[in-house]
Amino acid sequence: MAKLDLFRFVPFRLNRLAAEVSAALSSEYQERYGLDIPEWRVLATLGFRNDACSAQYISHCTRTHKSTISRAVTALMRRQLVERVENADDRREFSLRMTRKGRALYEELIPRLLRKEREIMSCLTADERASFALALGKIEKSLDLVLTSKEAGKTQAY
Amino acid sequence: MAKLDLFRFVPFRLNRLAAEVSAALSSEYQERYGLDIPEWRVLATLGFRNDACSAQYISHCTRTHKSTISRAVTALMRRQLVERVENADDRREFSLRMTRKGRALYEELIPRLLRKEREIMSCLTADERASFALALGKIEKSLDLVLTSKEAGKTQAY
DNA sequence: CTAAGATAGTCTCACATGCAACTATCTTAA
DNA sequence: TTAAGATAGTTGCATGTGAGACTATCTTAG
Repeated sequence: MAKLDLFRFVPFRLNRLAAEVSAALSSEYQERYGLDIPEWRVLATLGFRNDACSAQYISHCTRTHKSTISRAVTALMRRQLVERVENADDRREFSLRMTRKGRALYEELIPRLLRKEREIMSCLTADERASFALALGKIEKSLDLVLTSKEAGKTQAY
Repeated sequence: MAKLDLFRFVPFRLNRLAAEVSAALSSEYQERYGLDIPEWRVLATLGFRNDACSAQYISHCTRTHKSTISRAVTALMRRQLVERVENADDRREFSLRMTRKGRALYEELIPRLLRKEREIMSCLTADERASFALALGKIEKSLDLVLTSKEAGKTQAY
């Protein structure tokens, strides 16, 4: 008789854990700064690359649907956290960058989020954290969630 | 200047990974059997406990909102995969159990899902899988995602 | 016994998000 | 040069889901 213990079933555990961790973080970006996850992903991408980049690029490397990114960008522009300029080379796309105000919010938010992450991971030893990160990386890779160097090269051209 | 690499940020990675793993599994329960995630969770809970149990119990131990479970149960009853009887002791609640048809579907589905899980985790060595599971457990515990023995005891009374 | 509060389950509402159609633009091949 | 196809981004639509009100029932305190 086949049986499956939901609590030992990795897909279920990942789902639940991801939801819970998101909820724990949302107090930071949601309640405090009025950002939702897609908006936060846009800022995070723009902040990490100092360079401007296209919505397409953000959509691609965060694996978030382009319509979702589009709406997030609209909201961020309305709040003047992000601005965009038409790309002269290709007038279909826009170069996105944070405004001074957006950058200020970003600088304030990042340490809070990193602290939260540290809190959540503090139940693991340094070794355990390292193995955990390694395992995540391997699974991501096997699921093709990692940008290949070719893609990274291509996207750097944006 | 604060900076955060999204690709090293565990909350982001968990979100993305959970979404991807869910998508990989959905080909099994969704396309093949027309089940969505909440429906699958109901079946999984009923199947693991041989006993009947209440919707409340399923909601609680899968951490899924009761309205979501309610809808899932309605759908499963319509397909005659699950049946329920009013609980004589407490007429607010119902005892849920799988029908013969539901059990048959369950028996067919489980091995497929377990195989998928093995596939996904096959990129890790046995040791890595064990550490990964251990780490998940610790994080779950620190986030209070584990049923306490008291809760387990209480819920076993259902 | 009764009233107040707790609980199980359903239902309505609001909202987030994926899909797919659409516009505008770019690219490529004839 | 032009037509066909690809691509960037936006928008309307459908759907899934959480919040919270609501009904019915149970529990507990007075």
